[in-house]
Amino acid sequence: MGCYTWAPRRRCLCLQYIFKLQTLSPSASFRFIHNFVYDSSNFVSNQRLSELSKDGRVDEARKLFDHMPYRDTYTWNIMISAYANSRNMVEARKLFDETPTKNSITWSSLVSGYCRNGCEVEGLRLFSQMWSEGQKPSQYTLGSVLRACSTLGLLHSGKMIHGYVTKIQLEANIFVATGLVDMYSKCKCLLEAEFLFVSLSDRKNYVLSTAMLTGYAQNGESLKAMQCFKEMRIQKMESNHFTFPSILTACTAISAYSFGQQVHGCIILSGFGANVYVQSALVDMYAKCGDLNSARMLLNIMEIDDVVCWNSMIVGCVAHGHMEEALVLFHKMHNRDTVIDDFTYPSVLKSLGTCRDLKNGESVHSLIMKTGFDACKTVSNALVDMYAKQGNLNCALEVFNKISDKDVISWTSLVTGYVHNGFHEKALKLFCDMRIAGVDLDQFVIACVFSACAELTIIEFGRQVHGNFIKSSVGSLLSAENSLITMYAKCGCLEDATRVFDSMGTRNVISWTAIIVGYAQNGRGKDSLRFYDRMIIDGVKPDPVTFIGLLFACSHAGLVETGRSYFESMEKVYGIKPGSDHYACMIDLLGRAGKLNEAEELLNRMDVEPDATVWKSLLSACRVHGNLELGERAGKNLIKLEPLNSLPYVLLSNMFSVAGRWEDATHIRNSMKRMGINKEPGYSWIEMKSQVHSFISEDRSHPLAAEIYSKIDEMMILIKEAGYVPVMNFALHDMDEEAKERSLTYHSEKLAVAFGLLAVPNGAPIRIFKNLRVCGDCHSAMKYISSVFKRHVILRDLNCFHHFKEGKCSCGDFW
DNA sequence: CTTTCGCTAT
Repeated sequence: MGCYTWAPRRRCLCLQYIFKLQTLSPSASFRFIHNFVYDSSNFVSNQRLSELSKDGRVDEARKLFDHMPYRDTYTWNIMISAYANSRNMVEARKLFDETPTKNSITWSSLVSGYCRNGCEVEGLRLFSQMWSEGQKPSQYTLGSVLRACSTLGLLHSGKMIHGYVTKIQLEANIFVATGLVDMYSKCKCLLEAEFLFVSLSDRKNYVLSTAMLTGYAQNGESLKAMQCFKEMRIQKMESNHFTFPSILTACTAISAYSFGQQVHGCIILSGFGANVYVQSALVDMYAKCGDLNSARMLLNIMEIDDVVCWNSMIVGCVAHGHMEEALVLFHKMHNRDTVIDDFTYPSVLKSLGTCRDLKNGESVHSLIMKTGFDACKTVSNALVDMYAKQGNLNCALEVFNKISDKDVISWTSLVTGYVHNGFHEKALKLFCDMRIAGVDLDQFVIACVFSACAELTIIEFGRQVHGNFIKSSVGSLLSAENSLITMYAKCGCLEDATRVFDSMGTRNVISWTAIIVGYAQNGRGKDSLRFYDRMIIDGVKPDPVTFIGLLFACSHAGLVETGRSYFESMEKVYGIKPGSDHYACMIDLLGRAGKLNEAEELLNRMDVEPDATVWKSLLSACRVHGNLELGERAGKNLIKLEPLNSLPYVLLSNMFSVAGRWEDATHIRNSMKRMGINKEPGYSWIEMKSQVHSFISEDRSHPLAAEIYSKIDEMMILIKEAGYVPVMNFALHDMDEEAKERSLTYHSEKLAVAFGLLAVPNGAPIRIFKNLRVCGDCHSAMKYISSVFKRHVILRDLNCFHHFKEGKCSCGDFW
């Protein structure tokens, strides 16, 4: 008790009592003197109790507490908070219940204790009990319960507290206001948070600003977070170990590398560089931005092994394709007994899935089972994803079935797995099961379902999911909207694709590329290029895929020079090195325009090895222009690269037939047979009222076959009258002319269009899909059909869309 | 004696 720091206060108390005594009667004076002595001895003990509590010496504090002859409310409060601070809520509660006279601080101490120690629900329960016992909450209590609402995401309760805060005019209190801003941010009500923040204009401090900054960072508003950080620095506000991790998260989210580096500079100057939260955020920022060296360095100089840093490092390696290093890091963690947590496994599993490492996949799976992490849903979800990525859908399903409370991510992992492995129908069935199970949608599963619909071109189902998507309040829209554009475009519904595109709030390069490719595929090459101009004006930089779309558009619109200049601008203006697929597009472009020599020249100049697509383009061009010599070279190379692909055999034999070289044609077909290669049978289908009607050549299996065949006969008579002449080149077999014409007449496209004329209501477009490229004769017939029957026929083939209207095709006869 | 803000996973 050697320290008398309390002396001035005691003197103050004395004066207060003397002053009081002068005004009191003798008996009252006695009571006061008694109380004074009592109070001051208590005061000494309370002081000591508080010191012990502050030092975290709870047991000693309790000993003193037990020996104190008199205890006032202050005494009880100190002891209760001592327990709360040492996370011993059981003892804190016991003392609270025994406290004879509770004041507002007694309640606040226990409420805050619960809220800080992970017992938010208990904290809120006590808060309402406090309320019903007539004890009014203070700014302290309100701060604590707002934090609990944030943690639990209780928007409704948070709003009620906000109402009370307004009523008692505590809105301008910085602690309460910060709690409110945080609560609204965590409940994803960024506008409310922002409104409160702005209305506190001159009362902002760095904690409040940090809360707002964090709100921006966690709700995908990285730019606003960065603006907020700049504002803080302009106002000379300090930043702390809460501010830095949040601003770094914002930088990481949009890969704002140089801003992140500047923040790193601020951190070094601020002295917060040794904080683990700050360090892990830095490692994460560097790793995600691709500066793995800086991330590695930070990780190496850290004094303690922090699991978050290791996790971030692994994620960074996975994201930048260093799969082996990710695995090495994981092994290191395992060997040096660094904690491995439920964040580590998903990252490692992702890398094992991406590089299809089956062996290590299984060992990590066993490790997960051994350590009991299979009970953790995020880990199990990642296992489903890994097996699905490895193409092992049985294992994926097995893990999936064992998850007791499947969430949207569990379902999404499996659904995307089926989509990526080409099982689109199965994926859609699973999606339906998910809806039946009552699981809410998110943007990932929606995006995935849209691309499955795009692949299957089943627009009716896709439209229904679009309806679901609009009704559901899915947070981030971009990826879902992007795949929606592709879905509509791939189904030939360009108006719908455009409507989605126009309605989008924000667009990224993928959105623009989707609409560019969509217009290009639907034969609207020039409009496609107009979108590109708008995109550049909007300040969005094209990526390699954008150029595929542009070159495709030029190729199908016959815009050779435009295409050439895009191709040149790729590397010159945007620093994008043309890949094999870009060369393929260019060769296609030149080839279609009949510039086969130039196409060959370009091929010889390629600085990457030509892949199958390049040879395919050249071969197709050679077929169109009847260049057998070059065609043979292309075909041979293609066969070398894709020995099981029937395309070169079919095209070459077709070219020989056209040239009248029947023997060569037969030779090719025989070697195809010898190799056991079958031509994929061509079929066409129409989707109607959620039913798919599919047809193969000379097919009579459809229930309406009789009607369809007589419709075809009628059709052929009418279009011949209009000037149609069968294009015999496309009848491959060396049969007599009459048989050739017959086989042409009952091609699957013609069966489908006849069915469409019968079954699709007048005025609605007839949408036909074909698994191969449309045959030249059918293409010509469709043009006549569209004018004779005054119908809009949309035919999607393997390569692009053909919109037949009034005797013309949108592809301009290039395909 | 009681109050506000932070990193990693599909």
